Amino acid sequence: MLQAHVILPLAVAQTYTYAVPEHLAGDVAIGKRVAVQFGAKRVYSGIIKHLFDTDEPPQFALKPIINVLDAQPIVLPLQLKFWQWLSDYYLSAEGEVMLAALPTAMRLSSETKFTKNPTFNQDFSVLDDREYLIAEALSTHEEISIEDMRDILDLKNVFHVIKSLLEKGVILVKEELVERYKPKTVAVITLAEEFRDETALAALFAQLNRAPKQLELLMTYIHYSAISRQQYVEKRLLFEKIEGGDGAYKSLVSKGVFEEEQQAISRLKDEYNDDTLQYALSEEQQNTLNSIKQQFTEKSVVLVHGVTSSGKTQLYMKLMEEVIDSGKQALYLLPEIALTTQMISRLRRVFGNDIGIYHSRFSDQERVEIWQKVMSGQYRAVVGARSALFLPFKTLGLVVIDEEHDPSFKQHDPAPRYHARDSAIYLAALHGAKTLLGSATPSVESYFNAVKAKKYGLVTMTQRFGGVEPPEVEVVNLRKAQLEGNMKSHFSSVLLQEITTALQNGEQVIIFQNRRGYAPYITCDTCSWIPQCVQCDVALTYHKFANELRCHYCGYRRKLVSECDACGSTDLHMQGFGTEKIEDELQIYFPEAQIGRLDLEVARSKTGFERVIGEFEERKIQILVGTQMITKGLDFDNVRVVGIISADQLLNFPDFRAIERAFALMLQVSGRAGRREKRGKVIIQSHNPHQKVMDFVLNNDYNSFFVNEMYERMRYNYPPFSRIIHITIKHTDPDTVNAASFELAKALKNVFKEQLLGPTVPLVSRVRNYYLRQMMIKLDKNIGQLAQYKRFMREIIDKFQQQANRKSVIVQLDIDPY
DNA sequence: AGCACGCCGACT
DNA sequence: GTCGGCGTGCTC
Repeated sequence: MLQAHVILPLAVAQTYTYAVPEHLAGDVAIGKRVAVQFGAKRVYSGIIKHLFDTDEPPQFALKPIINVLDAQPIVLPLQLKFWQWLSDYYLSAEGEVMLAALPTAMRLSSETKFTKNPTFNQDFSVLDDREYLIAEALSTHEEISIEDMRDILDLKNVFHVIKSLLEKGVILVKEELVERYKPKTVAVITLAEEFRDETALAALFAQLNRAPKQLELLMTYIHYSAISRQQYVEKRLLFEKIEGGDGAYKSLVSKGVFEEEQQAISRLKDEYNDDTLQYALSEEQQNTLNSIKQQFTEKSVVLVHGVTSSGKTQLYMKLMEEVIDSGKQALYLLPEIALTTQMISRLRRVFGNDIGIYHSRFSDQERVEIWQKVMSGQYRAVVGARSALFLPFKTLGLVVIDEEHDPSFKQHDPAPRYHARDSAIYLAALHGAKTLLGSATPSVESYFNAVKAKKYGLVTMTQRFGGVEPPEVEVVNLRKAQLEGNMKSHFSSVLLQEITTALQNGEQVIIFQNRRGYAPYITCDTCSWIPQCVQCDVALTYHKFANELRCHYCGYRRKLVSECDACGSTDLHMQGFGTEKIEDELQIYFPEAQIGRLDLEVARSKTGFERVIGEFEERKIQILVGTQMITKGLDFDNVRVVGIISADQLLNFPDFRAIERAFALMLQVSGRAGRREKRGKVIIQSHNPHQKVMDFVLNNDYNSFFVNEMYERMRYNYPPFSRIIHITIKHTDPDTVNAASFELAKALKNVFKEQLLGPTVPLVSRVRNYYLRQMMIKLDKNIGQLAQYKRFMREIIDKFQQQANRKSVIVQLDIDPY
């Protein structure tokens, strides 16, 4: 009997086996979607992972595959291997990987609907009041959903009613899968076959000489058909110049002159223009390119450590072009934020329509079309954010990961908690492709892999393209400035002076502040009460533009309070500062300047991000205030001054990567200053200016940073000297999390001994009403047996969760949580 | 993830 | 009694 292992789009651990009915045996194939029933009623679209024929009787009563949904596989065998690896490595269900991988529109949704049972004998006396209401509703409506029933009966739990109605034979269940992807279509017309030869056409003209509108339509058709050399002409073209041609058009159709049909068209804009970008490589770039190629002969991964403005992008493009010419595909991954119009149009000018773009600002329907074009090979290169990893590449030749150090390559929630850089390296290996990592501030582990472990090749670029000078960096001691009265609110006079000069010269300014909102919290001066989120253990941030208090963890919001909840005092004060406040205050000091803000609030809307960037580019905005967002890949050539309001906020958080993050961020922000011709100025404000990391930034000294960081990591046994697994324990009851986390910790200690740390109460101890505990496993010296340790851990956790009172405890695992 | 089933406390 | 809430087990 032919059977199939099917991956279901659910967080279930295994695949499930289904019987392939004889009439579908010819249609099934690995990678195709199939409709299958799972559980009592639900129908899902799963993916066939494996097909096999066996004589052995199945262990279960197998359900049959209901239907095969694709003519051709939509997932390739190599992708399934990749899914499998992700699921094994990051300890997540394959179904969860499938959810992350497939565009949502490719997953079919099933909705339960109920219809009249035609065999019902219409004896309403057997029905109770509720059943009667439903039966009556069905006499006026073709079908009703569960939601409708709830409304009709004003009842939350309608299942017993459904059950009874089914038993009495009043209704039928209809479980439908709805294909969510719909090709976009346009109406096109053709001239009927019989009028295509000249004599027939001449006769037609003669016949229409008393119908000028019809004649005009016909002429327009012939015009467009001639210039496009196609029989098909878009219907709307006919009506562009002719008004009120509706009736005439209809009569042409009814006479059989025009034939109308719907044709599928792409939603993706063809942005190709002839404005092809020619670029020549500098000597350093050419040398680097040669060196990369040389190292690729021995190593499959090469790290490019190149200072900002060294022109890494051109290198990537060159390499991608070569890969494409060799007939393979190339993938270029960037942090979501760096995928700006600027970047994309640059790539378009080199690759034309060979390149696909893939990021979250595309609609679901568009993503399906991109998927199809990658599958068909029409797209030979793709630029995208981390999820572009999942596109159906046939043969990848090269994967580029730019801004390799960027934390947003790691997905934290939901599972699979994968790192796009690490996963990309595996994906490339599957294809026998090369991986190129690039950064001005490589992550410690990548640099380690290059210089110490020698796993990666390394090339370094030190020259700035076009001879741009590095910016001058100045660290301002805030403590001293405050004592000397050289501060206005959050700004040192040095910074204000630099801004003034820049504005006078018509130059621009970027101000970095890593907190959004106006004030991170509010306090009551009388009783020190702080407004907090109702479902998370955090203070609410004040957002001025909405005049609201908001929780940055769950999105909870309430109106700004005017009096204290605890004591009724009206003595409430804003504490701390975010981007909004910086923006407001700058406006006071620089009333003439146009100030723009770029943070999550602005970027959330599809247009907000592009608008602010566009206005800054066009110099309509002189001062741009923003969070991390402004650090990535933006290329402005008129920025003279970059100010970091508080370096301390970057450094003071309890994470072993705090220094690394802060260092990278400060250098990246600095990189925005003075790109062409003019030397830029960077002002970093700090209360503790004498930290080592400040010197590294001042001197733009990556190597010293790295050496120092290696020392710290070794000393405290952090990666790359160990591997980290984070375990999060969640429960709605605080006592339960406590007890459960200690219990689990005890069980894990048996195997992991002192490698297990915790449980600890995280900084934010409750999110969305779940109380949290955290544990960390630091695996040292056993890196080679990571897989085995993960298995042990899994077993211990499974056993723990089998206990009666621990089933409702949620245990989340995060492998390499950085 | 759903969904069923069973147990329990709380109402009309 | 009936309803709704929650814990638990199961889905090929």
